[in-house]
Amino acid sequence: MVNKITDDKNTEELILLAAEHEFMTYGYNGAKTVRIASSAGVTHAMLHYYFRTKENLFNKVFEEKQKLVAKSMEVFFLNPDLPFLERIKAVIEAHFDFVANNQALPRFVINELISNPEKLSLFKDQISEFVGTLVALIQKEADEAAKQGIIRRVNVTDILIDVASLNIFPFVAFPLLQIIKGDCLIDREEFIATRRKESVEVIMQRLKP
Amino acid sequence: MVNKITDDKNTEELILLAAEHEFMTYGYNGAKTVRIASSAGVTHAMLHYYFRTKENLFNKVFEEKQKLVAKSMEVFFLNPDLPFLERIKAVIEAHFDFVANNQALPRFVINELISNPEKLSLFKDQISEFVGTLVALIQKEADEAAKQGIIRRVNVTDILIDVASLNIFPFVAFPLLQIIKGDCLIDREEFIATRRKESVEVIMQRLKP
DNA sequence: CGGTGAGCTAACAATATTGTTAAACACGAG
DNA sequence: CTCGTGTTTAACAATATTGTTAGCTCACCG
Repeated sequence: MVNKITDDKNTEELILLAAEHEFMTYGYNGAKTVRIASSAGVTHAMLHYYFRTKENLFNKVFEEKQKLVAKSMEVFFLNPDLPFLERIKAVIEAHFDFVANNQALPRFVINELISNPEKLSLFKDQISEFVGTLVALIQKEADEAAKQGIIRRVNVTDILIDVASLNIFPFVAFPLLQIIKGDCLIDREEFIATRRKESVEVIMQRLKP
Repeated sequence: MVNKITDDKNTEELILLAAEHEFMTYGYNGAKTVRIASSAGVTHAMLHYYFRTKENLFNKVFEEKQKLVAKSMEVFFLNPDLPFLERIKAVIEAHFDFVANNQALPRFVINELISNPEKLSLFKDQISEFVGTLVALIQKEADEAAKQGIIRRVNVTDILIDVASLNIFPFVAFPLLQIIKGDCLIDREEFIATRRKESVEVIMQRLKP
């Protein structure tokens, strides 16, 4: 081998990459270790050599995805200096863009957390504090803005669920939504652009006094 | 046996019911035929006696669920005589109630359609015509209402996706949303009531001129 | 009654999937 | 060079899961 170090890293990394794709596409139960190995271009035994078990390998992948989800929520701290409404708009767009760049992520994480309640409670422990302070913070800002007559008085939790719904669901259900769009086969780019604008406008209308 | 006919029907029916629960809970790949048989209280062989293969049994279940989804869209024809806005409100509520009464349905159908593109195109063939005329019809009504100044001029497709997102996503992601609600463990009933109202209000605001 | 057939059971067969092992290999350190 | 260590391979083992079969039971029908 010309470059051992590179090759070394590659084998483990190749397996991880193939596993990521496999698990994201088929879910834990639908994923097959032989297919992971073959699409990584390594023998089946290598997978067990590096990761011991399928579950182990899955956890490696899943932890990353879980972190990614947690990270996606940091967008709500963006642009603290902008005027309230502009800031909200930017936040919604940033969150939408994150989802658009990780289209398979929500369905994957939701599915796996639902079928693994023990993972769900771990995840909860990891982020519930963070989310709690986040919601409280935004609620305070929103109350302030409401006092100034900039927006309606709202329950921030409800608004956040609205945002998540509007930003995530269209990607989860994209194959089905194509049916609604029926006749005119949609350009995916155009669909994304439209939904992005729609999410923002819906929430903006909702916040109006 | 005291009552042969009843028992006959029961065995097949018991398997179907157990299978429905198993497939809805774990998906096709996660579902195990032995677990279906045992939770139906019959021997493993009976399952193959009545349904031949796992896939066959799955299709029986899935077709029903698919029909249910198609049927759920009929609510959009409700209350044709009410004033436009009241009618929309009633329709959103009816659709929400349907989802609330079939909470596991959307995630199941979406997951299976995504992992079975051939089923997706079958489903598309089944309902795309229906959906097409439905959208066209509502669009015409909406244009009329807009002309009269009752609502903004809107693209009905976008609104329908909004409605679907707001009505479906909170149930799909319910376990995760409990994390957002964090501290105060939510009463499920209260959560549903809140989301029901929220869906209607969001869309109503969106439609305002 | 005897036999016929649908429903049923237990045991088995076949396959798919995951996991293991012994031996070969590559390669740097001593 | 050769020893040791980490990597790789091919073949195998173990288990899980689906599917099949031969034969039993029993109500029913002539």
